[in-house]
Amino acid sequence: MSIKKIPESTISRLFVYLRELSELSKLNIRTISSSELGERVNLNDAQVRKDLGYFGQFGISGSGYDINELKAALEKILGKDKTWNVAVIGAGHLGSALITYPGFQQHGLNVVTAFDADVKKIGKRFGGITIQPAGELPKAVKEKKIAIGIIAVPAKDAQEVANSLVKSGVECILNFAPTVLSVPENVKVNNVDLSRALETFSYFLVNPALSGRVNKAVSGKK
Amino acid sequence: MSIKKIPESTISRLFVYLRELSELSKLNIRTISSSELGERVNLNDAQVRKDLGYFGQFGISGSGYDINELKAALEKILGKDKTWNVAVIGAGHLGSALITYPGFQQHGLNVVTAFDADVKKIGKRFGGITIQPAGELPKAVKEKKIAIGIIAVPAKDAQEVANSLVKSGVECILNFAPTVLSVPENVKVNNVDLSRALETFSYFLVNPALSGRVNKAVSGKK
DNA sequence: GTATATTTGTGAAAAATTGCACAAAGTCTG
DNA sequence: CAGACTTTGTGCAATTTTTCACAAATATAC
Repeated sequence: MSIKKIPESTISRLFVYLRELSELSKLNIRTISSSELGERVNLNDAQVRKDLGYFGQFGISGSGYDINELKAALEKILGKDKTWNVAVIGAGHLGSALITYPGFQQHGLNVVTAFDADVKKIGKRFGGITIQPAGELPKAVKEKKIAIGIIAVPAKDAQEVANSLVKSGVECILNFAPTVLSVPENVKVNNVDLSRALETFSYFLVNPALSGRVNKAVSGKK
Repeated sequence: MSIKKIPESTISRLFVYLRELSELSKLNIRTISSSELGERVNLNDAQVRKDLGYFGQFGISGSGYDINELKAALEKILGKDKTWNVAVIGAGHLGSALITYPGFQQHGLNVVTAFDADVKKIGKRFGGITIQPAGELPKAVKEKKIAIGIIAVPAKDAQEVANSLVKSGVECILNFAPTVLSVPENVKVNNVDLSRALETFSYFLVNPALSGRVNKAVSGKK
């Protein structure tokens, strides 16, 4: 294990491998080679090996990787064996949908608290979570050990919320507001623009001639 | 305009630029330089110019880019000068959030109708849209020229909804249900798993020391 | 109108990422 | 147990993407 930089795309692919390994594990398959795994997720075999190589040596020459072993290793690397507390800020339509979104639980993410600046929203309940006044955020982050903040407020308020989260010590922000947040270097922001998912519909369908000029997506991701 | 390949990341950034230009336009600012624009979206100025350079020459030496002109050019390139009619199926928390999600409008996507199978939901209104009975879907698709269907129903009902959309002639489906849809080849499906966006966080949270080894994310991407 | 400032567009350099290819390690067959 | 396969891990090459840096173009100040 060298001290080389790890591409973020490698991390994305690790999640893809993990998902595939989980499937394989259910089917009671014991081992898999990098080329078989690569084929299943549309990637080069060398890519698979190189990605894993950033984190150690998991394979056996001549026979490949033990599926359950590799799965466990990836879960550890990716933090899938842990759970995290999440706060949702903004209890409008989107925010309240996120509070009760069942998918988070499956990924070890527990929404433990939610906030809104609007007095009319405070006290409302969504699936066991009661909306708190926005001013309570810093205290709650510390008391409830919030690791991730989800911003679901209008774009114009997003930066202010981000500042508050950062000041309270949150280092991971998922931003649903369609705006660019500026945060310190140590804070990681993921932007989700729900309309982004529809963008490919408009760009690629409207410009079929140009789409041939666009480099294909590489990993399972975006 | 050369014949060079266009990185997919460039396309993503174009959407980011466009969003920023729309903001600037609202503020009645007339021109912007690549470095100013870059600063606003956390990118190198050369990156901005090179991205635009794939599609033509839009700037004026010494003064920069005319915001409205560049905005119009990007809208054309990205197919944003066209609009699409959208139907939302499922009027639960997520569905009702999507019906009123302001981001869609900005991307030329008009939610013109919404459906639910639950009799109790029918007739409810969300931002000007009245929930229709699911049975009305085929008729509405034709009458309202629906191009895109958004599935926001529980996973177990998603396939049935997809079948109905396809049968009605919809060729683009955005699926928020955490399940894999099977559809004919000519139908384009985009899956959105909201928890996917949170996945990379678990890695950073569990490996704070390693995070310095990971290359920074580039754009609003991924 | 000349000199000084900006700012674009773009080759070329640098950096990052992916793919090749092969030695080394392990497996399998008879 | 020898020889033929298989498959890993990784240095290195190829490709892709980003950044630098500078000539050319335009703007501004006086």
